[in-house]
Amino acid sequence: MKIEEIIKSNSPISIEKRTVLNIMFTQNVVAEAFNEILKSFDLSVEQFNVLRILRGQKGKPANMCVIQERMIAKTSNTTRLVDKLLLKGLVNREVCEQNRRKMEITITEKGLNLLAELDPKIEAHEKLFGYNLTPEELENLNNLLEKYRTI
Amino acid sequence: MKIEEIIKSNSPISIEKRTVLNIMFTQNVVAEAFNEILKSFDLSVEQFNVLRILRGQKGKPANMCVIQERMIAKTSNTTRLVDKLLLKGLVNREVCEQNRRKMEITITEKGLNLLAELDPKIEAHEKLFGYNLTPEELENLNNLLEKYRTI
DNA sequence: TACAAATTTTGTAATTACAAATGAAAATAG
DNA sequence: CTATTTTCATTTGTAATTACAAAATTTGTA
Repeated sequence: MKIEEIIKSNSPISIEKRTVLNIMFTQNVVAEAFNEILKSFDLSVEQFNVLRILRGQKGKPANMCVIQERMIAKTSNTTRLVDKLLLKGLVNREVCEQNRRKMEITITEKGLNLLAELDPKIEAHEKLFGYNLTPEELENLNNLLEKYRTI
Repeated sequence: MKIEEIIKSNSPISIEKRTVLNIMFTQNVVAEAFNEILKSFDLSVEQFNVLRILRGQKGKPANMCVIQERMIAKTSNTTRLVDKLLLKGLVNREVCEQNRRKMEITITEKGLNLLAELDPKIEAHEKLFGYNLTPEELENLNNLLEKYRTI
């Protein structure tokens, strides 16, 4: 469905405006499907992203700055996100001995197990959307997006 | 900058996962720039979108359902969004005489003036991002996004 | 009338935004 | 070399927003 139909616009829209709307709308569709999966695991998208970042550290602890800079949405309140994950026993948090300003966050066994359980569902979700596109088209889409946001 | 560098991933990412991340991240970049513009006008993106929807009605009032279905992010609380716009005098709200369950929302002169003032700034923002892409590439990006989200 | 559907509002808990505050380390001045 | 200032890293306060479900109101219908 074209973006014009979705927002039910009857006047013509410039290609630039159309692109912004398309990006916003598409992200929304993907994020909502994402949310749907995570909801049954009582995780928000941001909490899930933090867990993934921590798993990517492969045992090496991450401090708050590192987590923040790797998040997709930089605006989230990392402290309180980690608080929530702590309460659920999905991460550990301790003061860094070398620099006591920093926190060392690691993912727990429970956190890793949760991610392992989620992995196939997330992967299916990711593949579902690309389904109508050939690998070349997907590659093309990625390149265009990258180029698009580079100002 | 490639999405792998942004999230500082050292392990390979599937093209499907890469696409999801790219869409999420790009939307975030665009939305933040958007927000930056609207902030000085004391408007949130959603409030702005509601105003645009109302302007698109060309005088014809819109009820809450209509507004909701045309919004990019369907999840917002339309009642309270409109409340805020009412407080600022940017919209009018009255009960529909034909069906008293419905509300008739219209944009005020003040709302139209605000949009008129914003228009060139928003347009510049939209054009800024597409700048590195030819019109054909933009067209292509739109088509790919549309195809991508169609499941 | 009584019941179901449509439309909007409200309650309230969780999350986000943004600025200010805290605490620790590093740099600088006397 | 100690006191002071600046910078870094994180947390906290609080107001605004969002999420989600329940409630309220009006309409249509058996």
